[in-house]
Amino acid sequence: MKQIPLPTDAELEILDVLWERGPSTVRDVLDRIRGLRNVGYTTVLKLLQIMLSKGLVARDDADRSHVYRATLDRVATEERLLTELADKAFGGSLERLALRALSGRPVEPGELDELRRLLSEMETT
Amino acid sequence: MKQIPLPTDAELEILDVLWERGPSTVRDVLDRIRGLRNVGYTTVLKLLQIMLSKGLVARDDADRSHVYRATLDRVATEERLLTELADKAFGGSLERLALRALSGRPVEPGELDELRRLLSEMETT
DNA sequence: GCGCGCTTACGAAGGTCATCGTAGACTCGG
DNA sequence: CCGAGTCTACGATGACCTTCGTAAGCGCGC
Repeated sequence: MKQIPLPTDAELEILDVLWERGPSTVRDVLDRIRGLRNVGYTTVLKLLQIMLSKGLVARDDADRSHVYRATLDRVATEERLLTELADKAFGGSLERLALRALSGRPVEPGELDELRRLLSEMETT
Repeated sequence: MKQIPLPTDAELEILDVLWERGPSTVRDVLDRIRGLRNVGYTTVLKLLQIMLSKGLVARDDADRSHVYRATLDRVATEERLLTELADKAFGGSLERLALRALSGRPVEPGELDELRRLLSEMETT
């Protein structure tokens, strides 16, 4: 019964703000996004309204400036996006996807440690 | 000057057939895809024509049934798709993307070996 | 008390995508 | 020779996405 659709690109950009800032008004979101690219106030407003109708965000309209918050978990959404891409381009294999993401490419030392930690965890399972 | 756009979903499905089968006619591609879902002949034809105009495929029209082949490298395309997703949802970090793809999820033993091999390579660099 | 600025709601435009219908040309078997 | 089947080309459709313009309401400050 969940069936909240995956966010589109513009929706993801907004969700990112909500995940970082927490509950925000249209103005809050706009100010953040304006730091990256130019977009109109009503564009953000409209997107948030659409996202509300899709269930991607919830709204507190007690105040005149409505406050929106993400209803989706960031990590879970990232996983769904990865699963979608794995299905479309990697025969459904998240492992093959991960290997392609890492192969032939410099990796930060910290990330390397994290990978090792993950590997150890997997081995002990 | 390359600037060949990323394939869309339907285009990727077709590219997958071309990568697997090698140069193929519309009929060839259709027969493959029909194994998975129902789609009309002209749909595949139209898509291949669009892909031709985008430079995603090349065409040999010596015979009456034109033969299409992929112009993109599979691995390079996979990398571009991953980079795109990393930009949209992982702050541009392929490492964070890879970690999310692997975390909290069973991994095939073979894949585990491959990961270890990758890790060793990275350490020696 | 009134106007300016901020807000919401909504429609619409313009683009991309996937899909299919139709038309016209070719080919091959009978 | 001709008709059925196959092929290409192309237009059109409907869905979805992003963007913005416009209208209307509200409230604060002068």
